[in-house]
Amino acid sequence: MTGGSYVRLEDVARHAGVSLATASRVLQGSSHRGRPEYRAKVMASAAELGYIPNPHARALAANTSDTIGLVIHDVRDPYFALIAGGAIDVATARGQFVTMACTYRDPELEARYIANLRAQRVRAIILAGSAFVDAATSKAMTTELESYYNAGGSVVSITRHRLPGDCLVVGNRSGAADLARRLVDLGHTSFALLAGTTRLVTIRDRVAGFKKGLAESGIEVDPAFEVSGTFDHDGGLRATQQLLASGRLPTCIFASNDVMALGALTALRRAGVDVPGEVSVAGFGDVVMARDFVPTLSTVHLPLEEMGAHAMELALRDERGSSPRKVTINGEVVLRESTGPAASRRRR
Amino acid sequence: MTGGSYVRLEDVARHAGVSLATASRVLQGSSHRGRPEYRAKVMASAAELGYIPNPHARALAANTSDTIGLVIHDVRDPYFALIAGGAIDVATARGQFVTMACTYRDPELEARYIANLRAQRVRAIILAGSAFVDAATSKAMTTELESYYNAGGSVVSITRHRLPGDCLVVGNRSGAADLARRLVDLGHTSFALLAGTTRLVTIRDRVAGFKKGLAESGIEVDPAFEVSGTFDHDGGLRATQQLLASGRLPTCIFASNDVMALGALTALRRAGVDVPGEVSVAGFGDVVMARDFVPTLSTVHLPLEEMGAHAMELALRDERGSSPRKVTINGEVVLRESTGPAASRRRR
DNA sequence: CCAACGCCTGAAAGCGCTTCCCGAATCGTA
DNA sequence: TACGATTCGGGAAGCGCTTTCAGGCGTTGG
Repeated sequence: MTGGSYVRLEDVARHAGVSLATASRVLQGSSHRGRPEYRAKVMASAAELGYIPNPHARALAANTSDTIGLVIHDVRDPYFALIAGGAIDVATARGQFVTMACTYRDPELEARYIANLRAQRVRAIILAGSAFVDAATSKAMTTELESYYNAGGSVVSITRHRLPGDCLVVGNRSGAADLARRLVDLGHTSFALLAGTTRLVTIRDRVAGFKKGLAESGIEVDPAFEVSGTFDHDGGLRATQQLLASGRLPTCIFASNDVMALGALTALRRAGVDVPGEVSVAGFGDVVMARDFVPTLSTVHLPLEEMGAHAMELALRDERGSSPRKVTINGEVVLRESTGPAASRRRR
Repeated sequence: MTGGSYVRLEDVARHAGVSLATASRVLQGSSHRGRPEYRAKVMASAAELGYIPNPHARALAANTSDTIGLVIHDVRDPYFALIAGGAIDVATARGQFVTMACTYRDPELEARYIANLRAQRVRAIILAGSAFVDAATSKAMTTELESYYNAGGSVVSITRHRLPGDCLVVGNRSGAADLARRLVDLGHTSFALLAGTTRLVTIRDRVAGFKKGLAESGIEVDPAFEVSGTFDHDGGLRATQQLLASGRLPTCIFASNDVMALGALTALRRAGVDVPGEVSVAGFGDVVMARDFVPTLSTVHLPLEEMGAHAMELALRDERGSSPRKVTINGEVVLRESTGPAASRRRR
């Protein structure tokens, strides 16, 4: 980036026959209303010369920028890809830029990255991804974020309580409880739980909600049926194989996210267990593949893309909300092919 | 972003008892080697005060920035999510920022975005996503990119020929031809092609390569077996249903990408057609779900994440290559459960 | 022992934009 | 018509950093 000539504001001003200050005021649009003929002239000149302001100069002078920081767990994970997609689209439509990082839930990496975003004077920071149950882990990151927030920056977090700024929280507890009720209605009485890491608040909530839903009907989960594993396809697969190896199967398996549920489905299929004839399977999240798998997966639908878009809209509000708002997004149970009436025990 | 106090270079300099210029030179590291005691003092002061340079001031003065522009088709598409993931990780590791946009193959949006990236003086632009066969469509975008390139910026494109700068090109033709040969070896003689949009260079190449591979064994594709559809799961599903409705099935279906192949698998499963017993199915790309589906999908593996990482590395080379380099990435055929020996015609 | 030569350092001039401040112009009203 | 109240435009001072330009000092060679 050495050469290259750029049209500067000064060029526009001269071309329009006004001062630099006036040109600047006109182009920022905002509330300024100068002499209409000046406005017109400046706009015309800018268009004619193909003027694009130097964002760095602007940022330096005004101490703000037109970029938003997006910090997520991992783009490769469809859950976050959807959120990011929704957020990015809104930003692009509003002429804002998005700088994105994947932090893989590493609190230290998060902290460093946030510090950099602050130095960049980003307009807002959007943070997606559940925190660890152990709040102390993310102390450094929280501090960093607070100092950004206190300096006037907007913060919007998704699924992450206790952070400054606005927050979109997913009704994990209630969604899972709803799902449990629906499954109980189908006649299920014995359940397995594939929990993934219980260190994540999100997962803990889903599990707790599910248990609560069952408890309303007096159903408890056999501890032997609570299997944990990694939070991905493979985790679901292995956990289910473990279940299969134990020789005893529940009538229904709840995985704390869709990808794990898909893994469970695969394991069952390979073992020749009929779904939903013998065992029903349900997940949480409604990631794209849930609809495309065979059998299609019953799950709790989360409007991930809309959540990303909503987060970006909150982030871009002109004025930072006087009082931080907390929006709860409730999932909706969607029963598809992977669940069915409980097979009567005798018949097996 | 109003309040907030930041440590400036001046503070560091004063604290270290040197001039601003010296502090600047030390902190940029680079080749400068001043008096060692000064170096040490400055470094220590910077660390002690928690100095983070203002990237905008730096960008303004030096006319470069520490950010890379990443322009992709769509984050939600796992193919691009993987590329983006690989690229972002490399950038983060090197202390660079990534600003990302999804342009949905809209050439006009691409052009606008690239112009903005240029104005931002990004260090490099990485562009992923096949172009349309019709080159004229992306004229504006190409022009914009050229003017960026000529101004000294680095450009790395993935799967996109004829653009200035370096290019990672996927061996679509050869990969598809390899796949075809392997399928022929399995005894298949009648093939269906689910092509998706043939307006994309990538797809056109895959189809052409596949046909070439078949032709080597004197096999041609029955025109009735060339079905096109949208480039996604649903497209593969519908195309296959169309095939099923026609009453005649090939022994093998090749979909020009994995998601379509997964759609085909779903359609066949629903219709009760055994895979690979009656029909074999293969895709292209080896997106994560290909390995996790039931049956697991035979496909051409593309090292997408590595491609993203590689692209970023090219983009971050200190000096822009004197002559733009073109790296060809060859896919590797992976036969999994969705393909098998051709069922003998008689036996059906 | 002195001149010529390097290497460092610090002062200062921008990079392109925003915004404060003040004089000029405009408007309303008596 | 004239005067104060407003509004608007232009000059100029930065925003925080890089980099040029001299000048200072320590070396080396004659």
